[in-house]
Amino acid sequence: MLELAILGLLGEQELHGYEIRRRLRDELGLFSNVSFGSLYPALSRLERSGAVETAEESGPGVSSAPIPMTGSLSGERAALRARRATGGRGRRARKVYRITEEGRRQFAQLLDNERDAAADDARSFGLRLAFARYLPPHARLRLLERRRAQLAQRLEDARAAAAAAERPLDLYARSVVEHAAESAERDISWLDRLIDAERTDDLGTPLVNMEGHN
Amino acid sequence: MLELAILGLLGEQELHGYEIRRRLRDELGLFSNVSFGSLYPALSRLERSGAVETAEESGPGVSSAPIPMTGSLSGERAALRARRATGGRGRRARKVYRITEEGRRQFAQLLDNERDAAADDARSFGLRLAFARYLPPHARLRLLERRRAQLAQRLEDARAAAAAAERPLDLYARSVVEHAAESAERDISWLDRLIDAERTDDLGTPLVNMEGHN
DNA sequence: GTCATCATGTAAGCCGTTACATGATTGC
DNA sequence: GCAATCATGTAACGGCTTACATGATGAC
Repeated sequence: MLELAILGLLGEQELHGYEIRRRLRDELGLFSNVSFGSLYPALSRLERSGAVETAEESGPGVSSAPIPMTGSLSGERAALRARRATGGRGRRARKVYRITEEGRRQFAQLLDNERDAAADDARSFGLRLAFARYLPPHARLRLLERRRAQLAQRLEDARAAAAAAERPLDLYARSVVEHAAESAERDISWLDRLIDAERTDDLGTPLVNMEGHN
Repeated sequence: MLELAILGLLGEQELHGYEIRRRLRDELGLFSNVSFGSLYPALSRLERSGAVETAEESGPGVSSAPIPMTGSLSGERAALRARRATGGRGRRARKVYRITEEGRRQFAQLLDNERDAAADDARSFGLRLAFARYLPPHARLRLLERRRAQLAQRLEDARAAAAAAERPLDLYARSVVEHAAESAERDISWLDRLIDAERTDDLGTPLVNMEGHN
């Protein structure tokens, strides 16, 4: 899931780890606070699997200033050089990640993976919907409808359970349960609006904009 | 967290594992689908730590029919005996769990634990609120107000981030973000109602009903 | 006969967290 | 001189999931 989110962000532009975290938190609200302890290892895995490439802080337009590797540098020297790479002053050198074609393939696969997408999980759904523009229209619709069905099912089950309960819940538990039910109802009508929009859109613009590269 | 939920349910009545799962899922909607792979080990841990005691399927009124342990029984025989314990017919023998005084102590501690309760997590909050009747009024208020502050903060941050963004999100991402913001707003006003009720209640009935045993 | 439900458990693994380690720059 | 922010990483651990193992009963 984290890897899906990372690849999704990198699909639009290259970013360094720290910034990926910021966007996930501030802009998308997904993964409200991914820890570095999971983010950096995830980036390493993606690099190892060929989904992303790194460049050592490529300033805009100066992406290919080759820094000759003179063999074994001591840690101190490497750090110094890295510091220089940022432009001479400021922060520690960033490692900028760029998605590869292989990465886009992996992303598409993760995004539309039946297994994961079927998970009855708000976070997974939110993440997938946030990147739904990369999904072909039918998959998008499927995503929305599946989520709707899950919520409707849960609502129905909750009502059946409440009706069958031998004794009622106390004030607080009831408040939690009822609020959850109301939220689910609102989510369902939100989904209905999205599904509607999806369907009318489909008629107007068949199979357009399936590539989301900027 | 699971242990908190289990102890909360057992605080009202004794239950067996399968039933605990059912209630969590159907009645409270919390832990939408706890797996047995985490439920049963949790129950074992609680038993080891003295928070719960087990009784082998005590039918109503026939709780103390002692089954003499004749030493080493083969698996088959043990199973047969276990089957008998249910009343002669029907399902496999249940292991009924009952909370102990030590368990109530642990529960109170878990429920009001600063560290865990501060977690900015909807599930944790929902769980705690569902069992808020076991909390002293001031702790209850603190729980509600902390959650309110967290949501308000997140909303504010999201707005600031949206305003500062260099380029706007696409249709789908925007939909996710906006829906999340609306949900947060509704959650906040729900919390406001609860906080209000808490405050007016406090004036009317000071320090009543702090024990929730049925 | 075989599927769903009730009932309990173990083993392996995933996905994340916290805590630790390091280090520069900017602002108070 | 100290805290906050930017920036990257490792190590240990936690908590939950899936898959596996077992077995009875009742309904179709």
